[in-house]
Amino acid sequence: MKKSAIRVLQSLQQAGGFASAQEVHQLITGKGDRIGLTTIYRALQSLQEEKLVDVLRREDGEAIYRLCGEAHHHHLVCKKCGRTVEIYGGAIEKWADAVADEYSFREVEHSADLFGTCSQC
Amino acid sequence: MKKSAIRVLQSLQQAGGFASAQEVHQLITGKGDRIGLTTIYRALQSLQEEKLVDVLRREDGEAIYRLCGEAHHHHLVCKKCGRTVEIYGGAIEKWADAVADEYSFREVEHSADLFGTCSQC
DNA sequence: ATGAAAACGACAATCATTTTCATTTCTGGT
DNA sequence: ACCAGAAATGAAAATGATTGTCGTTTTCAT
Repeated sequence: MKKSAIRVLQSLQQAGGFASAQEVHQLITGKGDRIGLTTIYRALQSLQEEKLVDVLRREDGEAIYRLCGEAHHHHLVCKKCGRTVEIYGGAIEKWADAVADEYSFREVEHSADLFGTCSQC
Repeated sequence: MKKSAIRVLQSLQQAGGFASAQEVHQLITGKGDRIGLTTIYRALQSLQEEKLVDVLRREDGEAIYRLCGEAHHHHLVCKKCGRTVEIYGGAIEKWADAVADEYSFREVEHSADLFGTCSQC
């Protein structure tokens, strides 16, 4: 395992959830360590191939990464102020599994996010 | 409805499934009609806002669009061959409502899509 | 016909990501 | 320690999708 990959893994752990390549880069350089953005991208690709990180896409198409096995969650986002609540667990996992089973899909992942107006707005 | 939007809708109908902005452009210009790529993008954005087309992302992040029915639904997409199943109704609406209620959010919308490997891949 | 507003599209700008390539760091063998 | 070759690094350029700009064209009500 390359040492750059290890640094990226540690950043993802620190981030605690999803992070884009740029965010990982800022997390590392923000501590004073020096690393190139190119290296981040290469490390993330290796980690993907080794199945140590998952990749998903934001709505704008930007790739976001997270440690595999980390409890994933969903988001409840206020359309006006941007306040975000993380939602863990719940019925949606069962729903996803049931649907996957019904249509004989394997290795099914899901993304689900809620958008509304929060109580303060 | 703008006439460019209509031409884009017809192309999507002709495509029969998902198509990227570039593919829509080729479908139209390939018939000899002239239209700018910029106009395609704008038309697709309008159609999205009017909820006449769905948008998803290919694995490389490119946006792909498709005609969608009136009814609110979700997608089960095969990561390998792109085959898509539309999922109607189900537990997820209740889940969304319950979560919204728990955090006192109003006017909550949701998006939820499943990605996996279909039985033929 | 005419003038305002909307739509159009060529081109440039932006942004994430990949490629290139010169430089630096690691490696094993002597 | 020394040295050559391999691997890793990162700055800069290239790429490709998408968006912004702005001058031109079309639409449409009067």
